[in-house]
Amino acid sequence: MLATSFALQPEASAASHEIPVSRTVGGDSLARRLGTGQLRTFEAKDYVFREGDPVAQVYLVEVGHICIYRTLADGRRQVIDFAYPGDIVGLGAMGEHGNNAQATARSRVRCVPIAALQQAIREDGRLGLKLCEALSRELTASRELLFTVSQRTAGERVASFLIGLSRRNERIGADRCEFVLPMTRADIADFLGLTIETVSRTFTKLRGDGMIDLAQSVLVTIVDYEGLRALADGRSQ
Amino acid sequence: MLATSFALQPEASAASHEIPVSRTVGGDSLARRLGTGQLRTFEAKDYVFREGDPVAQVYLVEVGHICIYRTLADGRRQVIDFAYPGDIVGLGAMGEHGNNAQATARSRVRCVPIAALQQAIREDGRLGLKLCEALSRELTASRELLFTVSQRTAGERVASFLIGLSRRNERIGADRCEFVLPMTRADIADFLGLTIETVSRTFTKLRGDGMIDLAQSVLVTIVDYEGLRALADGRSQ
DNA sequence: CGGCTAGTTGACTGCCCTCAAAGACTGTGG
DNA sequence: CCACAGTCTTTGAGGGCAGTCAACTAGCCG
Repeated sequence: MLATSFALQPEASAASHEIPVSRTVGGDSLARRLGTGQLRTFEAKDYVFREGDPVAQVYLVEVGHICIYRTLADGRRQVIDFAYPGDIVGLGAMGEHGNNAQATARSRVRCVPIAALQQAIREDGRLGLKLCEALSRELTASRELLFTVSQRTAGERVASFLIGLSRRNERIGADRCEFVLPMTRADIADFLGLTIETVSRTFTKLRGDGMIDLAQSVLVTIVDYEGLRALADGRSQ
Repeated sequence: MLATSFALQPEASAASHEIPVSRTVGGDSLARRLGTGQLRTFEAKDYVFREGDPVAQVYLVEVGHICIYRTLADGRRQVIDFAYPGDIVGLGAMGEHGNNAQATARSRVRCVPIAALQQAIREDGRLGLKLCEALSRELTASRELLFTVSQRTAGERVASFLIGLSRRNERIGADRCEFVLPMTRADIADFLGLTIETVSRTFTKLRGDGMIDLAQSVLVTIVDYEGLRALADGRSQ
């Protein structure tokens, strides 16, 4: 099952931010290396690491969801990524962490000492190449999000967020049209550069437009997948 | 002189987007490897590569400035980065380029076949590690820009852009308070997620507030460095 | 029930975008 | 040297999208 998530594929489309942090690290050697790490459990709202912490380990999510974010002095917050099972967290930092990683639900995580990883890379160049590719994918995702936040309207941002979640579900064999949001409106807002009110209003509007249904506030059903995708890609209207 | 730019340091502050694409690749081995590449010259507006081009080489900028950007179908554009001498362009892609790289002025660039680079990484794990670190820095820069675009006002964005340019100049030993902008207002606007009108108005306002001076539209003099930095960091008012 | 957190909805404001026009700078040709 | 075109930049007027502030609703748990 890890192998599925560890496939090496270039990213698909513009509109879906592939959501993880250092997702989808390719290669068996790396999988083996990470699979032997120490297992830890985090409750919801527990920090995996915080800004300023020294970088000591990388983390492979096995169960749950981790929210990666940065904060400014005045309280403004930017969610950089959501990490899902199969994703690796904590790669893109050196020295000390510049981000916070906080579980949004009870999560199980494998911890790999960074020193061991670096040593492994020095010994096996192929491993380093795999990591480079993983980082490249992460960079692509980050730029995709930049594009979304910078250029798109609220409706397009939320649509693109939902399509991204849908794609991820599809990939792991879950329902692509009905899923539970593992994060709060505040997390979504800070991810998309909006306010919680605007996110809420946008969900309401998407429901009114027949794009989605919301039986509960966390339970999303995509009714008009193509319409939502068109909106996400800016092909709407 | 390459060595200077190739130093390995964690990034300094939040507000300055360190501007390059795969900037500051650390390590002599990598410098040596790249220094042997074929030399090419690009005129202003020439493309180094375009979206969809197969990834064949990475490029070390020796002279000039390269603008990295993506475009959407409807013409919206996101400038991802500006590459300056010492920066490496084209690393964060696999298979085919997802970005355009276009010279904003006459530029001289060293070209290194990607296959050679990959082979070198497989043979020397340390080289892979250096590249990972370079990609990590690029990721940090990308997230910094995301933060800026997502959370900051127009004034803060432009201030943070100027502080970033100033820091870069300082690092290469140039004047940190007076410099020529090597890109157009349109490039700046698409970098910061604004319109050219807003960028222009913001420059005018910064001049009116005594933060900067503009003898010509491309010649920036930072008058109140601390004030500009406070604005960039959101510590203003 | 009361307290707490999360989410929704409404009224109003404001920042930035849009549209439009004029000014500044560059290069070309007469 | 000036005229002219083309590009880039500045400035103005007005409108819209999303933010702010505020009230209300819905769950959840003690």
